[in-house]
Amino acid sequence: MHSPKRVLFLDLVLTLFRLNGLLIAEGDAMTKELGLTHARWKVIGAIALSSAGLTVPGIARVLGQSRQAVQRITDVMVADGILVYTDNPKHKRSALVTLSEKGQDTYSLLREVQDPWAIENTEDIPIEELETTLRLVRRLIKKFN
Amino acid sequence: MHSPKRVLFLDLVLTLFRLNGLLIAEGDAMTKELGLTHARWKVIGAIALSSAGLTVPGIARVLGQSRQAVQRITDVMVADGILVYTDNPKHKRSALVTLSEKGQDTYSLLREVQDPWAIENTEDIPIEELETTLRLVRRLIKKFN
DNA sequence: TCAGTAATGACAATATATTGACAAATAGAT
DNA sequence: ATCTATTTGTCAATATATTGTCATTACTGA
Repeated sequence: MHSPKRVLFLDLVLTLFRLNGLLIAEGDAMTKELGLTHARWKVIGAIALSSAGLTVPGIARVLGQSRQAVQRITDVMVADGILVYTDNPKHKRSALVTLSEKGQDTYSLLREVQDPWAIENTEDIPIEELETTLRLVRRLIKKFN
Repeated sequence: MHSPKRVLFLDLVLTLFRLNGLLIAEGDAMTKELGLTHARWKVIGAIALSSAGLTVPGIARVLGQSRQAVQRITDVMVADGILVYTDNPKHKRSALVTLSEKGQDTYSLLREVQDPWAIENTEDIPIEELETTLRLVRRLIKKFN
């Protein structure tokens, strides 16, 4: 029978929408004093977690958003001196987006609130479950790419 | 050591943002011919999956969004004849949002594409993993409520 | 190499969502 | 029953995101 799995999956999808909204609210509350919004800390987080450099469309792919939306916010953040467009050896026009010094300071402040938050919220969750979930989410992402 | 769990969690959060975006894109592609947008099919889905009746703020909670955003879209959908505001015995002003006949037809059409999609995307995923993930997501939601 | 395809920056229009505020309704505590 | 805190509908302002389009750049395969 397919039925239980189907319902389970649709339920999961709806639940993920909810968690998505709550995570954004959490992040906004957490970064309020830093002058960040979710549009901003998402970009900072994506850059910080990427080992290689990221372009605007690259950030958009990581965040599951349109590149235009990311372009808009990175332009503002560059104007604010948090991000810098740097030369991309692999592409003539598509610059790499990196943190300025000010941006790195902001990221440090972000981590001061984010790290305790992450630790606190995973205290009672077995690492195996986190791994299973991350693996499943990645698997779904691969399907939808 | 907290470190691996912390990184795992932050990675998961970012990955969830991405999946969220991809799921919305999937749903939009899937419902294009039905004249739906993600703002709309999310509301329909929330109502359909709820056993008890839902008010506008109730839908907003299920979807992890602001009640104003949901109010806006339900107003439009009522004007379009897809939803109906019905009396709420438990609240004088806050009406229950239900599917009209036309709305139920739309939901039937939605399920015709959504069900195969759900089945197809879970066929290679063990039910235990889906359950673990759903449980973890729910657990996180509870923390952030 | 070269032709076709995909990715990118830029701009515009539109859709969607958040935030803030206020009065009315409700829920909870005492 | 009354008081207080919360929830809700409504309106407005603003922020964020999508969609469509076009020229330019990059990639891929024959």
